[in-house]
Amino acid sequence: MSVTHTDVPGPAGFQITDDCPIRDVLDRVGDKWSVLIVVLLGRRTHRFSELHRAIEGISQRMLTHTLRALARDGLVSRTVHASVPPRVDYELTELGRTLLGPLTALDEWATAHRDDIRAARERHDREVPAT
Amino acid sequence: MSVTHTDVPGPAGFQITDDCPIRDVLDRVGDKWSVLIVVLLGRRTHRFSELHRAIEGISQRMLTHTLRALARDGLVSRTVHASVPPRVDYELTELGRTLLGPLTALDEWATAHRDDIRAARERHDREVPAT
DNA sequence: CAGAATCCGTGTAGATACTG
DNA sequence: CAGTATCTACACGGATTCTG
Repeated sequence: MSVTHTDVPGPAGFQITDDCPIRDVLDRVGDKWSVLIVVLLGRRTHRFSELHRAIEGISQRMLTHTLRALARDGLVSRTVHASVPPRVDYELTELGRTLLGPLTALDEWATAHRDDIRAARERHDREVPAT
Repeated sequence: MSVTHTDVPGPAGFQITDDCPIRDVLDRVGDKWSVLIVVLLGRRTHRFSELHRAIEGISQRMLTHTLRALARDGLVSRTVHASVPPRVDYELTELGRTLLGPLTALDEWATAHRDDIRAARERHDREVPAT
């Protein structure tokens, strides 16, 4: 387990600090839209309007914001074509592509266990109807 | 790629829907504290106060809330010992333990690439100082 | 000890309108 | 087409106080 921790005296023996790597990555792609964009761009390059159409429910504002954040972190590259009408292509960088593996693992877990979670939730809600 | 999508006519060829599995799991553990708790419980069973001490910065309220949510989804089990003073143990369920794999993969990616991201971010901010 | 209840600030994100 | 600007809301989460 490589989660950042510091050995300290006491019964627990260690403590998780604020800047642990896994929280880092979740702060980055744990938001509502980032992973969807990364997964889409993992298939092929998309232009702005294509992403907008492909991702159901995203607003123009959030698409712009999320793409900017991903570009800032070096996961996505943004290419402006000087044409009329304008055209901007987004694609995964080398770094962005390396993220596909871990995301796929998480995706497969989610697909495999979503029914288990649903079942657990229903069972729980049956036992504790309303606090 | 197993992300949920529906084939539709049009240039994109498909569309990501709201209830795709990977968004499901991120809605669950993508919050500020869930993964930290899962990782800690992956090491061993903890009681409430141990978690509170081990996770720097978490409030009692959020620890309770997050544990309840994890228990509801069947990832964590909650065992109340009828003693004075009261004692409650939390541990990963079978289902919860299966999540450790994907989380570790993400953690390793984060550890391996956090410097790349930092570098990309600094480069970007140097090129675009303040919009 | 392990919480429940309350109050409240803030960031995330949606809707809408406008622009190069 | 690919954005920006503004305005707003609601949920997330922190601080504090109280209890079985």
